Amino acid sequence: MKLSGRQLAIMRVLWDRGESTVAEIQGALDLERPLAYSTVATVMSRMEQKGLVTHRAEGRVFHYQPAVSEDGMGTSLVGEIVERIFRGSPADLVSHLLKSDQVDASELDRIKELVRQHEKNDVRRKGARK
Amino acid sequence: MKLSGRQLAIMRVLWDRGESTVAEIQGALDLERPLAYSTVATVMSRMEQKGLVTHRAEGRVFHYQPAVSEDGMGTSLVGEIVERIFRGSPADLVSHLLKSDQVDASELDRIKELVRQHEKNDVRRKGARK
DNA sequence: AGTGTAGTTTTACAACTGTAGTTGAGGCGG
DNA sequence: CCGCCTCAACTACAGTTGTAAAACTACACT
Repeated sequence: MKLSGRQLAIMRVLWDRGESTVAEIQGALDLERPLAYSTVATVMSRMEQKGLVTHRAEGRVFHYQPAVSEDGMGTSLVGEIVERIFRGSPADLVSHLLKSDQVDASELDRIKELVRQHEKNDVRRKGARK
Repeated sequence: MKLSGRQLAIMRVLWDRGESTVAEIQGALDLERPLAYSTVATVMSRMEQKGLVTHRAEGRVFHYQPAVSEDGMGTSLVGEIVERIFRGSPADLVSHLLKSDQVDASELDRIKELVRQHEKNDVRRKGARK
């Protein structure tokens, strides 16, 4: 499941706004130089062919909706990255993440909490089976 | 700095082996159906044009070397992903990471250590200035 | 010198992407 | 009824990628 930059930006819009018309998507994409209407329409068709989105016609207007979840996409993306860039080591990814200066105090707290939670569940899972 | 799947696989080889000839790269790419020599050569030229690698001729053999560091690539990739997929929230990335089942106990330990370390340095940095 | 041979360069082509003009159809305001 | 507007559909074209055959070239060896 591979998507290009533009496609990703559009999925972002759909994930954020939910079902949207071409015009709405065009408006929501916030670029210095906006895209032509027909450009967005073309991209939408192509994405539909690839199964990334579906549409529903209401009158003659198309309402597009995402066909893959943000969550699923995120997971598969992360797996991909870890595999291909970080040789399968999640910790290497985290290392880069922390170095990237995108992590403020509150994000760090959330991360610590996630790790704690994961640890707990992990132990439970292991203990539970067999 | 954008690279495709194939290109990434080749960078991976160069990062792992260091300077390599086309034949070596061809051999190191471990695929079900191996690529033709000329295919690899073509990709290498194109990558050189884009500044991803450089070469040094030894006799008539080209030895290619990476022109971007694995580290730099990793950092910029991670930043990109966080930005574009996870709306700028690193914790969301970590969340997906943990759910991905690629994190075993030892990786988790490393991650905890990284977080600890980061926290310490962060405090120090903040305390040090002004 | 002649012939492999290994390696680079050139050429080719199909798929996908980014971008947008043009066309055609349906509905609306007059 | 007629032209205008809004959309979707079609067409177009350049750039990138994946893939590889074919052409060229320098070396080594007999």
